[in-house]
Amino acid sequence: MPFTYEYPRQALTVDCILFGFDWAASRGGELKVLLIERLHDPFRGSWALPGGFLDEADPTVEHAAKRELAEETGLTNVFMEQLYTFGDAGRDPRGRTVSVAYYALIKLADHPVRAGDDAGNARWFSLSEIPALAFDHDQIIRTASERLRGKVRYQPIGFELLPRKFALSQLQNLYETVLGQKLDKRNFRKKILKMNLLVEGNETQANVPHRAARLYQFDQQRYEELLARGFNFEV
Amino acid sequence: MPFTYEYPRQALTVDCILFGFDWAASRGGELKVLLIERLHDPFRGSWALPGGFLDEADPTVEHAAKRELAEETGLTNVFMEQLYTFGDAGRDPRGRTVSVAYYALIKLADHPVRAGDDAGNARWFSLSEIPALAFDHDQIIRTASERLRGKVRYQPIGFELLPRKFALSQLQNLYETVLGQKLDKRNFRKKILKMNLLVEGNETQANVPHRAARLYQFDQQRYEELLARGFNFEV
DNA sequence: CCAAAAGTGTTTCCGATACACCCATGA
DNA sequence: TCATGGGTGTATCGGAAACACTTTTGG
Repeated sequence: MPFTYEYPRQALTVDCILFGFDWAASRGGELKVLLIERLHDPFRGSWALPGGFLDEADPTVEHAAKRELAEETGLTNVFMEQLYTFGDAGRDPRGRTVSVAYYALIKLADHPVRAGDDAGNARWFSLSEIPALAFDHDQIIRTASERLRGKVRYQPIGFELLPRKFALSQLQNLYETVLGQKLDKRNFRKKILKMNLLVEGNETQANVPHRAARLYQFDQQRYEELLARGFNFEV
Repeated sequence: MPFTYEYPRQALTVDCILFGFDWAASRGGELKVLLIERLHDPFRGSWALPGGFLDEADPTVEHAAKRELAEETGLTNVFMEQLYTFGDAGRDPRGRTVSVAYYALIKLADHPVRAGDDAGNARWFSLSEIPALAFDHDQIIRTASERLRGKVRYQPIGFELLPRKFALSQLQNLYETVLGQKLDKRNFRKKILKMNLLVEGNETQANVPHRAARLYQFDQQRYEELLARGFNFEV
C-alpha cells in the first residue's frame, strides 16, 4: 500500500541518546551510552543509537522517540529532551533522511535493558570505547556529550544519573567525569551543600574497606524550585 | 508528477526567526522580528515566519532555511543557528508537518528587506506588537526569545545586532532589552571594557542634542578568541 | 542657561580558590 | 597496623554590586 504525495518528501526519524553513570567502573566513574545492534539493513549488524521512523500515530516527535526506545530496549518512563536535528544529505545511504535526536539521563540500576523487536542486542558502552556506529551516530553522540557538559552548569544532573541515595564523593566523581577535570573536595562539598538541594540521610555505605560515607538524597521540592527560578552551578 | 513511498512520510519544513535591534525606537531600543505575509493557503493573508519546504536539492537543512529566507525576503549572508524542531500533530492544518526552526541575529541597517516570490510583504515587528501568526509561529518566537536570553550570557550578541560603530549606551541598552532589566551604567562599562573586546574609535556621535558619545567597534580577532575559549557574561 | 545624555572611582561584600590533617573501617 | 577513602575550616583574592556628581553639547 503505497503513499503518494504531490512533492517529494524526506524520511523522518528519531534517535535516542541515553546517558547513564557507572559508578562501579574501576577507579572512578564512567559515562555510558546505550546502543543497539541493528537487525536490518542498512548497517545490519552495526551498533547504533536506538531510534526509528516517525509514525503517523505519534502525537509528537518526542512520543516517537519514547516509543522507539521502548520497542528496541524495553526502557519506559524516560524523560527526554530534544538535542538537535541532523539532516545533511548523505547521512543515510537509503536516501534523504532527517533525524530529530533526543537525549536523556537515567539511573543505570533502575533501568535494566533488554533487546527488543527491531534490535538484536542492547548494551551500555563507555563513552571511551564506542565502536564504529551506523549513520552519523558518532557525530550525534559527540553533540550530546557537549550538551551534557553545558547542562551540568545550570542543572543538577546528579538527580537524574545517580541512585536515590548516594555519597558526596559519588556526586563529585560524576561532576569530574562530565567536566573532565578534578575538583577540590572541600570546596565541592561546601558549594553543593549550600544549595540546600541535598537531604542528609541516616544511613551510611555498607561493606566498604574504609570509613563508610554518609548517604544523601536530592530534595525533590527544592530541586523543582531551583529549576523554576534558574540555577547556576559554575565549577 | 506524484512521488510515491512505501510508508507514509511527513512534510518537512524550515522556519527562520530573524532578530534585529532597533536602536532608534523612541525611548530605549526594541527587539524586532522579521515576518512575511502569506500569499497562499493555509493562513493566506496571515503574517508568518519566513520558511518553506525542504528541497531535495538542499544539501543541508540549514541550506534550506537560508534559501527560503532569501526567496521570501531577499536577505542573504545570514548566519543561522538551529533553534528547535517543532512537530506536534495538528500544528499544520494540511496534515503532519515537522518544522526545523533556525534563528539569526542581524544588523537592521545592513539588511534592507523586500518581499519575495512567495511572500506578499515582509516587515519587521517589535516583539511587543506581533500580530496573530500562522501555524504555531508565536510559540516558535517565544522559544527563540528564550534562547536569545540564554545566549546573551555566554556570547557577545552585540557583535551581530549593532551597527559596526556604536556607543556604549547602545550596547547597554541592547543588553537591557534582551534581559528585561536595567543595568548599572558604571558597572556595565567596567565589565565590558575589561574584556578587551571593544576598540575605542576616534569618532563620536554627530548631531545629538547632548554630549556626543564616543563610538566603539568590536575587535573581530579578540571576539573569535573569546568564542573559541568559552565566554561568560553574567549580568 | 537648560535639558539630556556622557563619562568617571571607590567601597563593600560575597563567593571562588587554595590548602593539610585526623578519622573510621575492613582486611 | 595499614591502606583507603571520609570528613572537616580558614585565609586570601577577585569580581559583583551599590552608589552621585561633573562634563559636554545643541537648542
